[in-house]
Amino acid sequence: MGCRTCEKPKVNYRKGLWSPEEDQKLRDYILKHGHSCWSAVPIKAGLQRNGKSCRLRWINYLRPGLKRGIFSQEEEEIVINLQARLGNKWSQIAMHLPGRTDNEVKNYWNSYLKKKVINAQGSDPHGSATKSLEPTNKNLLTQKETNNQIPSSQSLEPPESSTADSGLSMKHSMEFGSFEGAIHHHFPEVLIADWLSVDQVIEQGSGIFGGATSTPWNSSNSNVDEVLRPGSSEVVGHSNSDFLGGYGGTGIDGELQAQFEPVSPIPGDAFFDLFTMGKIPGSLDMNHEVIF
DNA sequence: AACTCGAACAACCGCCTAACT
DNA sequence: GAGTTAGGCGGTTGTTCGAGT
Repeated sequence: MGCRTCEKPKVNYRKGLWSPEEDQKLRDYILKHGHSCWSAVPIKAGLQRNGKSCRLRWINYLRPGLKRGIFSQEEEEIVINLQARLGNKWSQIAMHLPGRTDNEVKNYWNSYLKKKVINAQGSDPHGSATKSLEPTNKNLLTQKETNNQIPSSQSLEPPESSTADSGLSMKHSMEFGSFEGAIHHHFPEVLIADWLSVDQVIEQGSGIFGGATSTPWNSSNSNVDEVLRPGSSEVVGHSNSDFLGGYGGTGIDGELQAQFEPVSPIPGDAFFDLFTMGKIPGSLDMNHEVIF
């Protein structure tokens, strides 16, 4: 990983909240050049941030395809199930929530779901706990009750197995309980960028976006509604971190390029069959958020 | 209207691992 | 093989905002 090409002067890195101008600089730079070396990104992008901060900002907030806003009931169920099974492996949990980042999942758990689960556990496990939950979370409680019957020592995988597998594989995750049902029937809608790292997109270069300067989200007059989407299950062959997390840094083979197309047709292909997602979200707002 | 408090969110910090020299 | 560095991840802290008093 050592990047000797990134000679950089010591600077007083800026901290704190990112300004819109900083966001724009980072977004523009990465969309144009990618991020082969994060430590070089702030320098070349004209930012007084460290590479780590830029990486976090990109992954958590600027990366195209992120879904912001409240978690759906189905997403909650997935988080609760996977947290019970994997523990605080937020990156792995986030892999199963397209459009969600590990940071977002973690925050949501710490600020909301954890209390909800604890509250539910403290209540009558056979139903009275619903009094403390919103009516919309009825299924969640049912799911939790199932989990509570499994001792944590048994429900948690050994760390080796969970990580050596590049995270819980989708096949593996399908194996437990009603989580399958949650995915099968209610898996959140997803944008293409959730399944493909920006490097992959950018390195495909003009083939996908018709040039680095005319990406759907950085062009002021671009049609932001025209999101891209995968066209086949081939994408699944890539590592989880690449196709889900958007963290990946390596290129993709040529065939992937052909797998993406403007969203207009929604074929019922293998990719969607695998995850049983319904449809592509209707639109993106200017901050690349999914509008439901 | 001012204040307090808690929830939610954003970002940083520290550690670990892997890649590179 | 050792040292260095970047990337990745989870824990924690800081900030913002809205509800309640």
